[in-house]
This record gives sequence, structure tokens and C-alpha cells, in this order.
Amino acid sequence: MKSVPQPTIERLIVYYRYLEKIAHFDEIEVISSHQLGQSVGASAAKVRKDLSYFGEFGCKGVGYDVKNLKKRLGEILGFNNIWSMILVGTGNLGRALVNYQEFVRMGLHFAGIFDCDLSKIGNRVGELVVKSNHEIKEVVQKREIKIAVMAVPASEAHQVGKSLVDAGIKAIWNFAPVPLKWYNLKKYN
Amino acid sequence: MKSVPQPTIERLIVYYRYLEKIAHFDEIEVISSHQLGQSVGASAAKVRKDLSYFGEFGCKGVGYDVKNLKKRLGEILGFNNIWSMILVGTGNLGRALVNYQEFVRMGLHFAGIFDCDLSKIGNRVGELVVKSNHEIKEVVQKREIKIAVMAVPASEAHQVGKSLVDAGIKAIWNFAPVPLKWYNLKKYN
DNA sequence: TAGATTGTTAATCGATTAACAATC
DNA sequence: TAGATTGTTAATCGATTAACAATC
Repeated sequence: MKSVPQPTIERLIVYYRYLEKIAHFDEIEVISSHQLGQSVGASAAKVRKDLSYFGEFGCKGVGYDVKNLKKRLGEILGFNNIWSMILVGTGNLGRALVNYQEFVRMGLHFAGIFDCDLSKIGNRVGELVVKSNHEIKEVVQKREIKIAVMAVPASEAHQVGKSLVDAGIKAIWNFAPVPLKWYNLKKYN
Repeated sequence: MKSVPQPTIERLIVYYRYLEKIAHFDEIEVISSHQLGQSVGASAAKVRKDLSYFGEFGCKGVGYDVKNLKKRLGEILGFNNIWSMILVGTGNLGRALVNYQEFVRMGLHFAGIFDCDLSKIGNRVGELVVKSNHEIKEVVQKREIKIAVMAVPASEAHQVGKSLVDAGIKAIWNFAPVPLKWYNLKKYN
């Protein structure tokens, strides 16, 4: 039982989204690793390798059945279930995330929201009331929550992240700003 | 002139933020690679290796001068200048980012905001008016903008990203939700 | 000086890519 | 069958880690 590389997991999500997007078009029933890779910016070999960690989903000489692959990836990623998450940080960004449609599409919803700022505790955001960060562990364990969304200042991200893992959180979605790719930055001399 | 690994760049930002946080405390004048790494979740070797791509900033047997290292990292990352960025995507998330204090702290501000949704074009967000995605290239080139923030639906991220690079953007900050780390996901069999 | 810590090299680890047998 | 494409292996590439000489 070898663990799956983190980049693979992230790409699986990207593949899933693309398949979701094209599954509506009935004329596209089958997609090759080359086409899928091309569409999301990965090589065909990478697509096949990524999928191979979880089983065999394709048909040699043919490709992958779009609807089936979408379903299987959804199962692997847990997007077919409804998952509860918590939100930590209820600033501008955090409050926007409570209403973020991307999460809804993935079957994710917020079961609790937290802040360390006393002036925010007790406020309402949508249907939820902001609780103190100190209550995170209790809520996570009682409700068996596995996923957390972080929207705290970057300087607090590491510390909050550690406490989330300590509370039993298995996946953290981080919205502290980190650049996707800083192109062309070369070694100075 | 070898290029610097992407993970190194991302950690440099994390180091910078930590140094910024502790630079206010006058009693902390010097920090070792071990202490800095410990504080942000990296090994001492990683810290030293990361810094070594850009020069020699420390003092053997002593460590790194906090204020100096912060200044040097700020120069490398360009945080000492004011940078103009554009925002693509003016949904809940995008609008929240316009007022996001994290950007201000890094010397970043928005010089233009864009959306592909006709019903949003012409709307005001703060002091800015939403323009069409079709105008991105023109604005980027005229104002020599290097940085873009993406807050579009995940399904559009790849496509928008490509057009940004095509327009001349050098760094993209992506706010489409991708998990930082999906812990403990093991190979299925 | 003795202890501490850097900067750098070489070894290790892990992810990506290329190539190809299997097979639809 | 011939062409296409998978799943997998082995080779390559790149990042991390360990170790240590240099030196404050």
C-alpha cells in the first residue's frame, strides 16, 4: 500500500472537473489520455500514471469512458458524498468562501466557522455563528470532520495548520496567497 | 544561471512573512536556519539550501540577521516595491480579494479587474470598474503588468491561465480551490 | 580556543517521462 | 488485420536530506 503522490491528487481533481464539464455533451463519450492531458495541461503519460495508482479505468486502443471515469474519480475523491468542512478565519476572504459555489459543486459544505478574533466570535455569517478557535478540536471530533478551509493571514497559516492536524483534520484547503507559479525567476549571481 | 525550484520560491515567501512578524521584536536580532525552519515547518537544511540559490546571507557560527535577511528576501521577491496586478473573476471570491489586506502588506495592489460574464462588466468593485476578459492583453501590455490573481471557477482556471501567460503575465496567484495537502490518502487495491 | 552554524557537496528520495508489450 | 491507446516498467530528472569543511 504505497501512498499516492500529492501532485497526483491535485491533478485528479483537475481531471474530475474537466470531465464534469464535458460529461454534458453527449457526443463526447470517450476520451484518450492524450486528449484529457492536453485539455488540462498535463502529458498523456502523466494522466495514465496518475490513474494507475487507483486501478484500471480505460480500455486499450480506445480510451476512457467519460461518464464512467468521472464517476470513478468522484468516488476516489469523495465528491459523490456530501462532506462537512470547517472554516477557520472569517475575514473578507473567509466570508466570501462561505458562499463559494465551487464548494457546493464538489459536495462540500460548512458545518462550523471559527476565528481567533474576539470581536468576530458570535457574529453570524450566513446561517452559521462564528466560534472561537479553541472550540475547533471539540467540534471536529464530535462531528468527525475531516476537511478544513483556512482563510487566515499568511503569518498564522502554519500555526493554525498544525492545530487542525492535531484536531484530526485530514485535508486542508489553504487560501493564504501562494503563487501558483512564478515564471522565469532565475538564479541571481 | 540555473532556475530556482518552484517550492523554494514558495518557501521564500513563507520565510519572509515569518521574519516580518518577528522583526518588530528588538530582542530577536539573529535567527538560525534551524529556528527559522522550525517556525515555518521546514528543515534547517532546506532553509539554507533555499537561501543559497540567491547568495550568502548568513554568518557562520552565528546565523542570519533578521532585519537584513528580511530586507534581502523582500528585494528578491519584489515586496519592497509596489506592484500592480490584475484580478480575473469578480464573483464572491474575487470581490473579497480586492479588499484583501494580505496583498496590501506585500506591496501589491489591483490596477484592473476583469470578468467574462457580460452582466458583471461595467460594475464597480471598490474604485475599479470590471472590464471584459478580452481587454486583458491590452491592459497588461500597456501598463506592463506582471502579476495576475485568478478567482475564476476551477473549470476555467486552465484556460484563463493560458491566456494570462499569453498576455505576458509572469506570475499567477491562483485561488481556485486546490487542497494544500490531502493527508493519509493511500493507494487503493 | 571550543561550540555553533553556515554554505555546499554528494547521496537519497520521489516524481516525471519515455518507451513498449498487451490488447481493444 | 492495422491502428490506436492503455497500463506499466525502467530511465531520467529534479528536489530534499545528510554530512561536513569552513569559519565566526
